[in-house]
Amino acid sequence: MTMNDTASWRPRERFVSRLSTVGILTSHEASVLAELPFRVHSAPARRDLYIEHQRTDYCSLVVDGVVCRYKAVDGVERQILSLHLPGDVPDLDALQFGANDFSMSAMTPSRIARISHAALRDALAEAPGLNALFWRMTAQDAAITRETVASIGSRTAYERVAHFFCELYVRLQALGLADNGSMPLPLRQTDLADLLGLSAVHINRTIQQLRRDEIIAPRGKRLEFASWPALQKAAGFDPSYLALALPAPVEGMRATN
Amino acid sequence: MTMNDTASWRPRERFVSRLSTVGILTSHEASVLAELPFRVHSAPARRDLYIEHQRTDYCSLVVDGVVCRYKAVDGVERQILSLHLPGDVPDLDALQFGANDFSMSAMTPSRIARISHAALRDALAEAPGLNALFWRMTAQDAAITRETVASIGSRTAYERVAHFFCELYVRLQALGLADNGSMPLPLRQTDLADLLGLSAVHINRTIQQLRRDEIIAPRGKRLEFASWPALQKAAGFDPSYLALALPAPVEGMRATN
DNA sequence: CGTGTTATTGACCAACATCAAACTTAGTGG
DNA sequence: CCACTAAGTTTGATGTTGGTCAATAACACG
Repeated sequence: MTMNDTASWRPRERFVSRLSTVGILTSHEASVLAELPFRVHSAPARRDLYIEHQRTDYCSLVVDGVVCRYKAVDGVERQILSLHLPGDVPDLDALQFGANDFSMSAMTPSRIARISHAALRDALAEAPGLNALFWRMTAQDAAITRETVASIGSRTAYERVAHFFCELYVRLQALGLADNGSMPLPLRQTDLADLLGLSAVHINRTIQQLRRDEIIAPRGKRLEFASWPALQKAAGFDPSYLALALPAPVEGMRATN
Repeated sequence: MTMNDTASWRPRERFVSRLSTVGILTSHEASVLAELPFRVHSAPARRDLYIEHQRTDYCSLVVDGVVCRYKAVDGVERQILSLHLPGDVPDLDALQFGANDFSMSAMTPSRIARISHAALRDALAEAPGLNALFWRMTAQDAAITRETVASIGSRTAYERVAHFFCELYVRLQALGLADNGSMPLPLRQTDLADLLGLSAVHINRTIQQLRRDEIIAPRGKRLEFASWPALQKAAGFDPSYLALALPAPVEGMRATN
């Protein structure tokens, strides 16, 4: 189950519509973005897209599928840092640094649009207001990462799994990729383990517990919510960090248009 | 032990010199920054500086001391997300959102310079290149947070403590606040526990183990490194994520000046 | 000195990891 | 459409890391 159940999106549409959720675009900015040249790459599940610290000269826009950032700790274990859904640009900051502090891999069959740094710099020169937009994007990303620290650092396995499901659901729903009361869950239990800092066995047992408690109902590669309120409660989930709910840009903020 | 052992710094100096480590400042940008109005506040150890989700209209520049970001998980536990040293602006992103997804507290007696969002927006309007600088700043911050996820998610207590000491040492040294082979450690074991997602008791035992292994030598509120190489090895520490070592800005990047 | 805070220690316990085997599912080719 | 295979999930048994509780010791500060 890839996530392109919906009509197949075009890269430009994904990018512009995602950026619109990050901040208000002037029509000039929108058109500059829409002019960006890119090359679409397809990757099967589990294909590495980038290895940490390598020099790079493009940014990666997730068009379809799910991509993760991860770090290999002491060579054996891998810790997944974040999941990226269509419209995300996990390596946006490489535009600033020319490299990333993490590796990237496709979790599901995915399509990635690569946009050269050169083109992005031209776009920033033509529409300087985009700097603030990109900044906002990495700021939102950082907020999610902070919640991950809180989750891994101080929630039990049960809460952590519940919290992850809540977050994924809200993010998928914002993209129109989740139904009311269910969502695709195209991850192996091993992936959840790497993501949440637990063992695969314990993930398995925890999911079963959540099922027994009639909170979730896994159906193959989909997850149904037997009780969304109970899930939120078990997770201690407060969606405000997702910034979807954060206040709109303040008047006068985008001063550089 | 506050950290102003060195000559007492002025806010402007701290800010401009810190931003200089983030990217190259044009003289115009430097002077715009130097014009920023601020108000210095002093806070004793453990004073809350901000509570998550509150609306705010200023950013906080740490001038002296150590400040943390934290989240209260389910009301009882607190997870410290990051530590901020002089020159940092932990709530820089509030300029974009008008609020933060975390609380902030002084870990040690600290001085904080508050700069109004209005003034910062004026500065950005006058020197639009600062947008990219600020973006870089939150990007560096995010890189540290990602390493925290990796650390808490997949390192043992022993490795985690060792890793934290490595990171703090490198950051302090970059600010000239650490000697060769030792550094101030103005945190209680309870704080380390909140920071690393462990219990205070276990922090205590882990530190003793590191001492027995002749890797560190705590001397009151200072920490000596009996063997810095052994510490790095125990931690699996690779400083590249600290971005101090990351490539300098690429030619042509700061196109919007 | 006393008094409150922080560090240390010991005894015990729970959550989660590890290992290994059995079972299920999804592909694949005949 | 069925058999075969590889990948993923589930289960049980057992081990370890780190948590909890509670008491004591060491400091720090007025």
